[in-house]
Amino acid sequence: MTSSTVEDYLKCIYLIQTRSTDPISTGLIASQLKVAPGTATAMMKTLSESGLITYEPYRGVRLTQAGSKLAAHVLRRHRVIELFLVEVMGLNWSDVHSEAELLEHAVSELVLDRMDEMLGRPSVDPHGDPIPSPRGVLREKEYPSLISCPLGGLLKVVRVTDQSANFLRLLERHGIMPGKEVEIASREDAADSVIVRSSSGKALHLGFRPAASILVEPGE
Amino acid sequence: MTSSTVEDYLKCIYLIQTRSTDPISTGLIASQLKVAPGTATAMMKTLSESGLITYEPYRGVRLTQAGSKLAAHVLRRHRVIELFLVEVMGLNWSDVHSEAELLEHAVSELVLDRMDEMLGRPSVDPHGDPIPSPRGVLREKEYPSLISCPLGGLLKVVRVTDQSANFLRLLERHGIMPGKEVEIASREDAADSVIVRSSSGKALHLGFRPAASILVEPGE
DNA sequence: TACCAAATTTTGACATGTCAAAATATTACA
DNA sequence: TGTAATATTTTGACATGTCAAAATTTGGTA
Ligand SMILES: [Mn+2]
Ligand SMILES: [Mn+2]
Ligand SMILES: [Mn+2]
Ligand SMILES: [Mn+2]
Repeated sequence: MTSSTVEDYLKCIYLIQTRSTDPISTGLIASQLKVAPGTATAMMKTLSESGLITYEPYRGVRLTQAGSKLAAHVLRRHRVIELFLVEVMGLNWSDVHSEAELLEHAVSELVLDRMDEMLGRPSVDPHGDPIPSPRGVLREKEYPSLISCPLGGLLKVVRVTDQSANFLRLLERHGIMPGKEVEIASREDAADSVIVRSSSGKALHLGFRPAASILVEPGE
Repeated sequence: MTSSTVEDYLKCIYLIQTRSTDPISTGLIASQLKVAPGTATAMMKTLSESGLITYEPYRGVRLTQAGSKLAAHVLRRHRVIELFLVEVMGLNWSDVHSEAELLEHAVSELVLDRMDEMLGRPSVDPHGDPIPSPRGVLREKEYPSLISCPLGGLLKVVRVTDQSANFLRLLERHGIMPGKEVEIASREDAADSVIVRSSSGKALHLGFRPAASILVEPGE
């Protein structure tokens, strides 16, 4: 029914909509999906005619109920698959995103439910990203990041929002992953620098951009 | 690189080629893949230009080395995935064919190898179909079927070539699956009838067509 | 308020797969 | 050996996604 292309557009819009409620520009969608601006515009017309988004030319788009539900299901598949690849198949958390990007369009509801069951109905994926419920509800918790959390004391890593494979591998080498504990050794605005100490003992030097993508739970 | 459409065409040709060596008509390919005759002809030109088949108009096609290798890999993926779905995910053998038909185009070499490893490098899929090696070699064993095997004595089911879901479910209800033992209670050419007794005790009445799709190993 | 730079949409083109129906080739048989 | 039934190919059309480049709109600035 809905092509994998349409699914990717919907998922993209959904993810952007997660972070703010104003209408989303076609240009942003185009850059996220790495297509030409005109390509995104053309697709917005298609989605609009299918009742999956509302589209006001030059103003932007919003998902409808129907579009939102569909997108949430695609995202659910994506994240369950990622976790399955890590937990059951033993893949590295840095590799699963690109695998899931394809598999999310090929896995049936039956297979997805079996994965979900084998994983014990999990609520977050290997990166700490929340998994939409089978009914399509996404519960985004608010967490501080390494640049917004209070200094001093142990922090539990709960989520890493920068999914680039190289970055994830770097973090893994330093033992920085959801569930692990870290401590901020120093943080200096002017120097755009955060130094994190992980339980591995090693200190990791990060700029503010990457540091902001590591979300933590302040010490219990 | 190669689209899932091309992969399905190659796999189709490959499967037909395992049963006879003469050139394969575009009409047969079209009917197998449920596309219009002209559609298959158009694709034959594409495949031919890509060097994946040799094509003589009105005569038929043959896979080249390159095409054969590609097709064997698609078939390998298909069969490993089927077995994974049955053994690891707990799906029924009647459901996995259609699932694998999609997944075979979405699973990476990395994930496939993990599946293969978890399954202990298997040589046959849930239907007893042989799995091509990682290098693309397919070893088809010759087995007699319920209409060609000798009468009397126990027979071990080794393969079921009719993959229709309803038929497979019927067989399962009667305990007829690869690895199980059966016995031919009666076989009558003129009546187009084979009566099989399985270890479940129940007798199953089959016509010659379905009976021919059940391959067996004569009692040791 | 008029203009300009940036963003967006439109246009024209192309690639891939598909079909229905017309044209053509093959083959069986009369 | 000629013809007719059958299979195959060709033709013209369409659906989906994509791009480059031209045209248009928007919103800020002079
Ligand atoms: Mn995707
Ligand atoms: Mn993730
Ligand atoms: Mn397929
Ligand atoms: Mn099979």
